[in-house]
Amino acid sequence: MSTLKRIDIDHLKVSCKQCNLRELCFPHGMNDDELVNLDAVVDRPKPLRKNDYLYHDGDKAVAMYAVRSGCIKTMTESPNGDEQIVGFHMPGELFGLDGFGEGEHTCNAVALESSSVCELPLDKLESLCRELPGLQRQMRRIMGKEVIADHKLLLLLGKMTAEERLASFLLSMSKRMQERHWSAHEFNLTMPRQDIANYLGVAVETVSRLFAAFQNEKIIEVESRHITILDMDRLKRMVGELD
Amino acid sequence: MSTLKRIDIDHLKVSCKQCNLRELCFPHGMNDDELVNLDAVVDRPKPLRKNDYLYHDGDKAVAMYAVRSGCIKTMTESPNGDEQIVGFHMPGELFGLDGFGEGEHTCNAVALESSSVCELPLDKLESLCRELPGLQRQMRRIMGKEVIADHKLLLLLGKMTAEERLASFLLSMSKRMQERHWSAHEFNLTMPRQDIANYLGVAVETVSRLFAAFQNEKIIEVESRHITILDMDRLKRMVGELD
DNA sequence: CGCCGATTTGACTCAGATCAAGGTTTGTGG
DNA sequence: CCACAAACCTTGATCTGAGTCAAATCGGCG
Repeated sequence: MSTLKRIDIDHLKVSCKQCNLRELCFPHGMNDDELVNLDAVVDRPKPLRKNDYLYHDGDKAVAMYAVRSGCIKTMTESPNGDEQIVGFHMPGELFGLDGFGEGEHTCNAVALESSSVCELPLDKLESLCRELPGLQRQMRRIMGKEVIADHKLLLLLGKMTAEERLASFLLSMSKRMQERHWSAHEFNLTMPRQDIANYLGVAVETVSRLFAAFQNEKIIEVESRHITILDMDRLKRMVGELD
Repeated sequence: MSTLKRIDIDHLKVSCKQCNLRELCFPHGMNDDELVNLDAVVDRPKPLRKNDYLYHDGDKAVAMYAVRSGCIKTMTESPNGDEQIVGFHMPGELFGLDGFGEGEHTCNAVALESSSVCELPLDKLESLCRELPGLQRQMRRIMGKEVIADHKLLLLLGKMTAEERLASFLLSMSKRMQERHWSAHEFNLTMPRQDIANYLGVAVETVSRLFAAFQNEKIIEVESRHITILDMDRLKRMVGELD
């Protein structure tokens, strides 16, 4: 089975030093020496299949994580059972910081497709941070960015119309594609409409209708999960980034 | 003017070691030696008056902050001008972590009333973390908690009805009052209705109507900003914390 | 006391939810 | 390779929670 083989190759490959995601990931801003040290403690567990959980709400936090390939969603659960997706994590992005609070995760992490991650074990993190100033600095940066991302989503959920939310989502996707040296104008969404809707705090039907409306307006082209952005400026104007 | 005098006394007082907020604040879990070291680098700038900004969106991040007295709100701004309040910070609570991301704050911090803060300068934080393992651990805890708090608010904004939002807000206030050894059942809100509404992602009128409705139902008693909780369990049931 | 901002209350409206139904894609076992 | 079930997605019709608009009323302060 060719899928399985590809995953196994993924699994075996590259140190941080050779990883082409290194500037987006833990290693950002570190020198070669620091990279070797970092590499020594990073685990590469076996890949996740679609819908596999990496951790559950309530699990002991043992590591923080970076996406190597695929896409991971994280979601919180409310006491009365509904869920809010708080992030879609693309290759090079870090997650699992919620576990730092009380030593237990307070959200779930699930693979949206076949995905692999790198683990930085928490028990080694403390001493490593003492030895590698670069890592300590990077840890602060990572956390700060997480907070900024959360604030951006709070603004979206608290103040934006459904239309603005979807525009904002598409722009965010596009930007992150570009950072990974893929096309900013054409990409595949890895998540179902339901997940987009949940993330944006609207109903699935609303997402579906808005995709149709954007397509009518020649802002984007939609073919199931394949998105082509035809009028980036129009999207930016929708969220106030341009006038 | 007696107000001014009280503020000045506030300003001069107590090292971390003597501060009765220490278990909620930076010092949590540190030993006496660590406390002395911590104390040496903590600044106590002059107090803020109501509506003073501690920092603005875009300011260089020079420190992280703890509330000593009063109440500080933090809010993000969208490109098109509207604001989302992302936190109300009570004595002993920490804020300003958004500045760690890119070295610049991405939100505003404003005093809701006369307030004083402690500052932990970022340039001293790095070396201090290397020397004090307790502080490094606490930093991670603080950040984790911030992420958890943000996720809780995301769930509120994404999935809850207006009624559930207000119930959740009142319970959160009550809990934090209790942590500070004040009454969990009777307290003053420091923020105007407008700020509560903004924070909860609803209109002011909705907040006003819900306060009236809760009062009618004998769940709380409202007298302008003075709140008495009469039926805590009812509030908990509303947010699914009890059944 | 008089003013201005904060809060409340009522009447009306609407963006987006819900309900319902049909179409399409994906995966699976025979 | 096909048949069939299960997800997933779209579209239309209707409903409603909360927003908006407008108008008192309250409350604190100079």
